[in-house]
Amino acid sequence: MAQPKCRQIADELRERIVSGALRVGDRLPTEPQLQEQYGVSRNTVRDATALLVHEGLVESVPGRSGGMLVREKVTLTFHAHRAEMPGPTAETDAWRSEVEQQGYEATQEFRLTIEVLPGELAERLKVEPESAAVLRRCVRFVNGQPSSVQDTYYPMDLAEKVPELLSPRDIPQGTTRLLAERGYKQVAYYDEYVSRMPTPEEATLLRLQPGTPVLHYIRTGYTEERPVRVSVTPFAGDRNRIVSTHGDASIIARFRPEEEPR
Amino acid sequence: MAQPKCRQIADELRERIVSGALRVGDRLPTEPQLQEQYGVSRNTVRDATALLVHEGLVESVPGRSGGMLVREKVTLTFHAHRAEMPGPTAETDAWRSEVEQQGYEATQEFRLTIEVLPGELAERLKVEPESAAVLRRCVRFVNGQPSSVQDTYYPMDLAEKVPELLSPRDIPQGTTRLLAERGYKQVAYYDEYVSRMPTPEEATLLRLQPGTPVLHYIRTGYTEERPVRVSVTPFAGDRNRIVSTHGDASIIARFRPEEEPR
DNA sequence: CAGTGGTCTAGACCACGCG
DNA sequence: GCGTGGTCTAGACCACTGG
Repeated sequence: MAQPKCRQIADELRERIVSGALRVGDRLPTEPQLQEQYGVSRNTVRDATALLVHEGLVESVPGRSGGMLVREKVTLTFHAHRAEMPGPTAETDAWRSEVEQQGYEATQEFRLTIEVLPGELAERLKVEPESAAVLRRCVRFVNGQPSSVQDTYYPMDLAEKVPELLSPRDIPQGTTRLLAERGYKQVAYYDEYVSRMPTPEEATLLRLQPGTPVLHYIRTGYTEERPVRVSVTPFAGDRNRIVSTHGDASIIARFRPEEEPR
Repeated sequence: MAQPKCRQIADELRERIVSGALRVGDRLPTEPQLQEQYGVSRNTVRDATALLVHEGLVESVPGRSGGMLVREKVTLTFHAHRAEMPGPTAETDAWRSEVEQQGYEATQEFRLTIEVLPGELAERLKVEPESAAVLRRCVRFVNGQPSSVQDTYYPMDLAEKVPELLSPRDIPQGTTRLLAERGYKQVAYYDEYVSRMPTPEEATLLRLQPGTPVLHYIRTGYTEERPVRVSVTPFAGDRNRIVSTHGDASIIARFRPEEEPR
């Protein structure tokens, strides 16, 4: 068998989706229908649809009127260069206003904990491995659906100098601005982007369908003197896009006016 | 059953991997061993390992001395802000020198075609949908393994003014520099990052294991006057990381000296 | 209720690749 | 050869959810 049956079936269904014969929200044929149509066993049909699910093209909805649905591709755009850069809006509000500007509803859940800093992150902050850090976690929802989790770690010594960092509530003006007011103005950012499959925790937190990767975004912020914080943000890959610009922003604005805030 | 058997098995195996009991390159127990150990059927064992494969933790190697292996996590770092920015090195050489600096071997395959521009990209270049464009494709290999595919599209009218763009060979000084010499100096970039599962073509081209997402990177380059090119680069998610910086680069260099080129 | 997909079993044959 | 995983079959029971 040059091509396994499950792949042939998947290929035909995929073709129907990308060609537009099946549109977003449409139901694929049910498993019994596909068994009949291709003359294969149920498991083979399931192997085929599993391929499409893991490609992120299709999602399964349980129940009587459920089935395998062609998946929606929403994309919320997150502007890396805009967030937290000097400007009129505070950082958390920056995210909120981005979302609302794009016509969605934004909500957040905040939590503060003290954590032992994983080695990977200690290295970015240039502190001892295993040292303590303040973790400010913000789970961000778009239209009630979890969209990303921003975990920001501050070295413990910084939290002693800026005790508001230990406030277990969202800081209205944004922590970046607060730090700037306290003499810790961030003037450089180191951004990393990775695409990977979610850990089970991430899958739960972001309510990810099987076959959905995360876009992992790590930002390290520096003052003139030192790194002061590292933010680790897994974005649900199927619902987010990160945008960043370099060079003369006014040119971008000319050709992408929709990108301008406000 | 609160927790399906296949997940319990996957959880235990995952735990052994993340805890370090199983290291990169180690073999998981074979299917018969797991059947025996957990008292389940072979399909259940396979459902369990399939979960790990789709999480990107494990890969299967066929043959007598194959099996399910804990997967290696290489990460090549690609510096978005460095590539193509004014500097001494040309753009393709920039990639090559990045790879070699990180201790790997770099090879590339180049191909030129004329394509009908997909609507998505036509929009970025501000040309009519369905218009023709020059596609310069570069498949990039690290240690002989495909790592990313850079597809760069130039509007046809630009190719008429800069006919070297139609050269079916790699352009030694780099197309960005060539364009600059011809009066099309790019002064602004619009970068987009998306994480998603590969299309079958991408999976083939990048030889992706099941469960490997791609990090999709799209850069639109602008002169003072207009967008002149759009590069679409799917990176194999398991082998790449993209880095970008904002603000005062000298501060980054102080804390991450390894990041400095040369 | 009836029909959807989710999980599981117990078999079978095959392609691969090391020894 | 022979053990690895890859594919497939034909059954079974279950959880979920709209009508």
